[in-house]
Amino acid sequence: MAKQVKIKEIAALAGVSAGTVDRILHGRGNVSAAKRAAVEEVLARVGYKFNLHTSAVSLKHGYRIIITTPQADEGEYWGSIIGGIQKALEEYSDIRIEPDWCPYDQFDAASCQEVFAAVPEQSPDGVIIGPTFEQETLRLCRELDRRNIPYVFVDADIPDANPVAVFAADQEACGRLLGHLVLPILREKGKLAVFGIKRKGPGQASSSASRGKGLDAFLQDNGLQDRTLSGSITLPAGPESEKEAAAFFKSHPEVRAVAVLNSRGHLIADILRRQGIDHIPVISFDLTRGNIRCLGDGSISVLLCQRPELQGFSALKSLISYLLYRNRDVRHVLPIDILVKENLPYYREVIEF
Amino acid sequence: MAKQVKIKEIAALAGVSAGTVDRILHGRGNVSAAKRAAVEEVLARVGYKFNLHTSAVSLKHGYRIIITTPQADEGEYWGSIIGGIQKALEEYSDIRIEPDWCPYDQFDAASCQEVFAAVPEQSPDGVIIGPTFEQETLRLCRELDRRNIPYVFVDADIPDANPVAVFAADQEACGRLLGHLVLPILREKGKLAVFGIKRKGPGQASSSASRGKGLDAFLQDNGLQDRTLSGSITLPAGPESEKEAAAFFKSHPEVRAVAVLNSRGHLIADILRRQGIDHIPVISFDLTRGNIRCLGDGSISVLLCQRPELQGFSALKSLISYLLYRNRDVRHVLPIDILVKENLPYYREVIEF
DNA sequence: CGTAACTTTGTGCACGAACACAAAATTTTT
DNA sequence: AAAAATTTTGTGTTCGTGCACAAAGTTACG
Repeated sequence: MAKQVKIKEIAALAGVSAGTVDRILHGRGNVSAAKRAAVEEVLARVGYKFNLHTSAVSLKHGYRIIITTPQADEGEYWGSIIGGIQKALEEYSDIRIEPDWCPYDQFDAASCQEVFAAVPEQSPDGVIIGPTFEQETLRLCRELDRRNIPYVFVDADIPDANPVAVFAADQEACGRLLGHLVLPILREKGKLAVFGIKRKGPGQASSSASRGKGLDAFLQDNGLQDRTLSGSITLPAGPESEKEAAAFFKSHPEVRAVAVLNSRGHLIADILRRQGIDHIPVISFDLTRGNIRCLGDGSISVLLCQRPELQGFSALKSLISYLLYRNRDVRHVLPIDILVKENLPYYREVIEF
Repeated sequence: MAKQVKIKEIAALAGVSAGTVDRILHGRGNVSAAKRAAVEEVLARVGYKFNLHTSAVSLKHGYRIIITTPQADEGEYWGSIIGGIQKALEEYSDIRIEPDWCPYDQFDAASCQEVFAAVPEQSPDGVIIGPTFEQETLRLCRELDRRNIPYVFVDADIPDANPVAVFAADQEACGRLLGHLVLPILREKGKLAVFGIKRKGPGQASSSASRGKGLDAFLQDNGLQDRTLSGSITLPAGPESEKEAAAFFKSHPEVRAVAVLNSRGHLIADILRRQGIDHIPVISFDLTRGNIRCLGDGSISVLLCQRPELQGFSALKSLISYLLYRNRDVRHVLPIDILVKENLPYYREVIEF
């Protein structure tokens, strides 16, 4: 345990006052080159480390943070991300943070554009972005860059943006992992029905598209290309989609497994159960309420999850760290958890720090 | 965001001074019944919540904490637990904590007894215990209880002890999960070779024994009892063990999968590879250096892991929380992660908060 | 050269909780 | 009933950091 050096000691070592050190640490300017050099030399030498918590005590003003993600419902994927953010808000409740939630419709680019346009106008101190539409997000980021407002991505990364931090899983790796899991089944014979690939529309960054890409690549590597069948159902789920699915499985008896590349595996699983088809394993994504139920009753056999609470928690933590100390936190790739019936219960009580 | 109530406000509401509130919150005594009642009424009403970090600023003395676990080597299971504790020490470096590491030999009850006997003698402020020997641990706990020294368990729970918190995975569930994973293979035909069950010696709480129990129960539930074969090799691994294993697999060609119930799966995997046997999947436990290598090169197909860093991290955090605020943190059952080649890389960069 | 305007630097108080110590209230002893 | 001892209560200082403000130093300009 190296003894922590305090600001006063640094000031003494550099022959300046604590105020000057403070100005340098926070980039408040108005410091002569000579003293800056002296202090920075000492700083580098002793390896000064801020303490997030003690600073917070004396922090006068609060921070206004905008969180803009797709509409988040409890028990759904985005709801978990928001949950993680709220946990972090609680943990760091000594820092006065005023969160402002700005949800947009993830299926409507116009809604996204509208919401995003309003974000910089409020000139917040920081933004957490759950990106869905690449172009719209990029436009927002440009504007935030221009105004020097820091932002963090959750769930997905957007190329050419300059976020303070990113917390997301590798979606292509998710696809490869899915491939790995169905490999023993496909090796024998039969086909894999793949649901939920969104055609990557103009400027839309779809995680299910990336998953599909990873899956295809994996199957190709294992000489199992052209062993997939693309299925789809109409949303919202109703008698219509039920009929579609029934027809699909009737006309494709060679299907030995089903992959649902988004979090709507429970819809397919329910349809399959109602159709009396219970021998085809279903793999899907995310620990949502519906999927939890299906994993528990066996109608979904595997869920791949990407720690949404952790994403949200870390995102806010990173943003705070930047606001206080200008720490950039690079890109973090979160683990992909494999959940089956036997280990499901222990993922419910998620412990964050 | 409910506004946080401060001690001064509580004092004002109850018509006393801040000092009195402080005395009640910390149980320092010397408070009249009348004022105590008044303050506690207010306390309950406004739901005062300590803030770990702000208190730490003004904390005068440090805490001496003993960490006693099996000998921990980096890259091994117990090393990860210690790593988590160190991370927490860093995160809470504003609280002056003096850790004292007291490792014992996990294969030698006498060593454990000796080390444990010395622990209470040092009258530490708190203890983190990695229990292996049930009787020895229980004796230590009794003594700590008598002296009012709080303790936390990592890795395993011990019945009849009164820890402030427990962070461990459900080992029987691990066994059931393992059963679930080999089920498709066993369903067809063949047998499962099980390595690493320690006969539960007198007073020894062995996690591999619990895993074996869970595995047997699961197989029984699925009508696959008597489909396991018990194997063993001499430790430390050498030419001797190599010969044993070779003989074992030669005489049991019906083996279709191998389960290693402790973290030494890499030993078996290496032997199998050297023997030219590469069609039998190996499942083992824990993200150790050797196992990481084997999972990467495919000689181990699945690893089950129980978040050792998180255990260590949480353990210290809980202990701090108790020392400062007398918060008990009950029992936490951590998730069991399923790792295969495709999601392995993302578990290396573990993010704790 | 003198003064205004600006830049640089230091000082001091605030934050919220812990704890030492002094003051006040109560109980015990003489 | 007064003095002493003890318990109860309040006040003030401390921790490390942020930030406002004042003091000192520097530059600009008539």
